[in-house]
Amino acid sequence: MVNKNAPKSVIRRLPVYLRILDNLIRNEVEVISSKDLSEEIGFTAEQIRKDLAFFGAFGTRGTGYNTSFLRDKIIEIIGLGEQTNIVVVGAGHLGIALIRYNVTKNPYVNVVAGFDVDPSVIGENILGVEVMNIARINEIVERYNVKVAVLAVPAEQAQAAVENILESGINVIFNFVPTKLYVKKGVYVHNADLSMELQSLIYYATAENIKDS
Amino acid sequence: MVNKNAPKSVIRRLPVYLRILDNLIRNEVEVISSKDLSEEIGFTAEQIRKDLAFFGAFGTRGTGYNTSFLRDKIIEIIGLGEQTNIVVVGAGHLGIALIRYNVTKNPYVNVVAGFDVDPSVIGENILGVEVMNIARINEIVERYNVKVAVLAVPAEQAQAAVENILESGINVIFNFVPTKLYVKKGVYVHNADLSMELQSLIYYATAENIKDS
DNA sequence: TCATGTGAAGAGCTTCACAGCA
DNA sequence: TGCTGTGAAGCTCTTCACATGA
Repeated sequence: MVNKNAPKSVIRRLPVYLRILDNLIRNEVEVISSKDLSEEIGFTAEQIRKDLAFFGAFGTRGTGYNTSFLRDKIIEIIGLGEQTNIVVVGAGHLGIALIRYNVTKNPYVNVVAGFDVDPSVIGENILGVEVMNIARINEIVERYNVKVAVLAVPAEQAQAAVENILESGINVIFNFVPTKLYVKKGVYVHNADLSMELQSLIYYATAENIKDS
Repeated sequence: MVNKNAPKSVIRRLPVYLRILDNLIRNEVEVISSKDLSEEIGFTAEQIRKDLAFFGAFGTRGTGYNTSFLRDKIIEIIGLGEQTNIVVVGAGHLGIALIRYNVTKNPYVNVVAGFDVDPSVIGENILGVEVMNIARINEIVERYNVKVAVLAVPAEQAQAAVENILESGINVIFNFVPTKLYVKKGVYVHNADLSMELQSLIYYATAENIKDS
């Protein structure tokens, strides 16, 4: 088991390295230095080395990093080893877009089902992903060993959906609903509040001191 | 003109305060202490006070903060004073979901148009927002004084779309495309890479040290 | 020789503890 | 008295500078 006490900031950057490495491997680049990676990504070379060094010594001095080896290490660290199964709760416009997005753009996760309470969308099929009645979440979570749920229901239904999700055994939620979710201890909620992100972005639209994210 | 050199972390939290204040005002709460706000939000009371104090002394010692006054101050600081006009570039599933999301869930921004290059979606109307040919972006940006674009096109078209956006005079981009965008200096890009966020979240699905976001 | 890996310094943000004021 | 506003301490993350090793 890998070390799970890494700084959050490092964990956020690992998928960035993963994507670049996938590209490099596709282009048959076998070795890359932290300096060259730095130019591809925009982080400093020191930061890249420090991030990777946190988990072990994956490079070769004088040479750089073997792209395939490093990719495999990062996959192992994040825990993407066997493709990860997720569910999307809420099959409205945003939920459907998120299902499509992950099916087409995210090679490391597998959406096994969508859930909703609205009979008019239950039974729909989105790129091979079936929208089911939320009542079936326990069955699906158990069958596919699902650990993560994406939440995209209307705000009024969010807390009820959370109860269903937690009861199924899932304890990591990627929340797109602009509401505070109440969860028991040990549950990890990551909020992607798009309205609030956009609002804080607007601050920079009139700022003088603009710099890259 | 308000101070624009505030820490990024503070700017990210301002919209959180704004939402809670809107709720409180709706419930006719006129005054609230940092301690009570802390319980609503989850940040510490000290942090809330420090965040607000960065921009001025908005509270009353011994009493707390006047909700309406504080809301107005935050609106002014972020720059949401007159409703902010934005455009959404890319009217695929995600783009359409983002238009709907902002129209229905974001009281402080106004989506004035969607843009695309695909004739089959040009002319569509999404909750009152028309999808136009990207060629019209300059005209719309000028007419509505647009400062921010949300980008949700296919990856292959991202850089071309960025050129159109920048030429129109917009210099803040909220990017949902999983690609590095090349922009000139002075342009602010905020990346919302949902695949990567989900991947880093998966790390926590097998971690022992789970705590709130 | 060249690029990694790493202690040390630095920067940025948060928490603490309390002075200041209604 | 009670809650804000704030210097100081503490913590986390980043940058620097260089020793280490292929």
